Amino acid sequence: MNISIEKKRSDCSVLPKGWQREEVLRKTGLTAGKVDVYYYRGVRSDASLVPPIRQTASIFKQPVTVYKTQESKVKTDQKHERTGDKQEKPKQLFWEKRLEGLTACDANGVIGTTSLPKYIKPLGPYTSDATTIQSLATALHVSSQQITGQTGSKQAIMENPGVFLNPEQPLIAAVTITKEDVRRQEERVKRARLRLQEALAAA
Amino acid sequence: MNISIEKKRSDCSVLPKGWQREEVLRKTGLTAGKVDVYYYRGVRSDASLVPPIRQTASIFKQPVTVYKTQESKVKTDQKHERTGDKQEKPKQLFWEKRLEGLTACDANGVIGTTSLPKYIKPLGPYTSDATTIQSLATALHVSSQQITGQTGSKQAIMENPGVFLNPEQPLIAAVTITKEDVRRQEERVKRARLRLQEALAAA
DNA sequence: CGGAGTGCCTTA
DNA sequence: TAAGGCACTCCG
Repeated sequence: MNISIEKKRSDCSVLPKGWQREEVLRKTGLTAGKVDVYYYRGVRSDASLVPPIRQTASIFKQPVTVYKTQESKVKTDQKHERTGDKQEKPKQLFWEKRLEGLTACDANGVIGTTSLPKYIKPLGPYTSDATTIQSLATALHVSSQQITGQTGSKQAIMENPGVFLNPEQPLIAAVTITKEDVRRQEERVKRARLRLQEALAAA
Repeated sequence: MNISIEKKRSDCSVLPKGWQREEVLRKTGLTAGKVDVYYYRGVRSDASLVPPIRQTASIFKQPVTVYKTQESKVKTDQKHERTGDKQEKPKQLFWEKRLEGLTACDANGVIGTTSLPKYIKPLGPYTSDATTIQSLATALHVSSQQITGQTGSKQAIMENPGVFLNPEQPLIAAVTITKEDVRRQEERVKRARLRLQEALAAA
């Protein structure tokens, strides 16, 4: 156990929720003994991918002026201090709203929309296929869980999505992949391989 | 050509030789227009390595109290102003004297001295092998020239080293590496390799 | 962590 | 009030 503290990282009641304060002691050089203070937004360790909401890199690792209290010390909020990994990150619902009305385009104009397969059913207070696709694509990229869609009661979700919508799952009704679905997909792959083989033979 | 002078750096007759005065005008902020004065010791650009004479880093860029003349202005010595890169740095002779009597040691005491190879002959008003080795080692580390030793007349150097000693070369007589020297060294390397090979084979 | 550059307290 | 002195910020 160290007596001298070289790094100290903690939540802090005077900061917006989810932000942490880190104090780092300079150990060498002409300025040894000085303390640099950094503020981090609490980012989960599995957040290597995040939903496509713009984030500005410069909010990390910035020097910040310290305004001290009269006791010359910023008090740490013990009530909120973390004891382990139990911190639960607030999940944002309906983030897809931020992207509504936006479309991908290139020099030739808007890039055509994609339509949903029949067995993907939108669910929730959203109507457009584009939003549903964004939701599903993000879940497939980001989630470390299996993607099942919303498995709760459809009526309950529609009446009170803030409570009953599962934020870990995309805005689609529960999807069941049957053995027949798997067989059809395998069939499709086999046909595609055959056509490729024929094309190579003809060349 | 600028009318307003933002930086001015010059030699100054009231300062010790080699020191320069710089005046920097504050350009922004509440104190814009204020002038900060810095004093620098003129350090050569090639002085990334210097002989092992202790130098204190804190002599650079320190605030210094300015004692002004009665005219409230420190006069600039125009005679000594530099016109280009022609400044010649004074070379220190006999700096090895400062290290005489010092020896390296560790917890077990003094670390054994090294003896000179036969073909390295000390030269100059110095006797100890330790001083000669310091001189040679420093030259090998610091110099960007080839190390030849003192190539001038031995008698002239001994009688008037302040004039005839070449400060760019270590305090050893001129060394000639013959083809025979090269052959012997190659022989030595070959034998060492053979012994290594045998040791590996025996293992 | 260093360094340029400003803020601001102290001194006369 | 101005200049000196030095703490401090902020950027690389």
